[in-house]
Amino acid sequence: MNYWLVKSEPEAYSWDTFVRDGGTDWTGVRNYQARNFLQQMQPGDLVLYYHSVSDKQVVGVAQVATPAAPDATAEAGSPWVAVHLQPQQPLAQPVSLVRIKQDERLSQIGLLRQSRLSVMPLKAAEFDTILELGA
DNA sequence: GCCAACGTTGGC
DNA sequence: GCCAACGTTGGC
Repeated sequence: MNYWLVKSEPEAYSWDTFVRDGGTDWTGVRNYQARNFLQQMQPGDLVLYYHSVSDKQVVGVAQVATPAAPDATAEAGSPWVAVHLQPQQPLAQPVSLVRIKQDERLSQIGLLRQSRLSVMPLKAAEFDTILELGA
């Protein structure tokens, strides 16, 4: 089991919309590093859902439902892939970027070290810490 | 609105 | 292969 974090601008596709949809194909990733992480995802992996830009907090947990497959929104033959994500549960208390920065246990998290990356792996301990902060 | 970080493109 | 120019993301 692996752990991940994905970002979405709430104005573009919010957690609430994701829940209302009951899941979504995580399409539109156009960065090779992020694509490589998508390709490593496996069904059952857990994914933190982070609202970037206007909200700047982790708001929920999603689950990977399918292995990576060609991104239907990209040109045929392109290297881009998508996975299907389903909502698992919202965090009782969203965990803000400020809160994450304050916690020593999260000092090495990809969210802080590489702020522009939109799909990134998390260590199990980092995932657990954020769940704990969000409980 | 600004700026840092980073990726991509294209000229040489 | 290098680097300047430019575009995008995302925090502040």
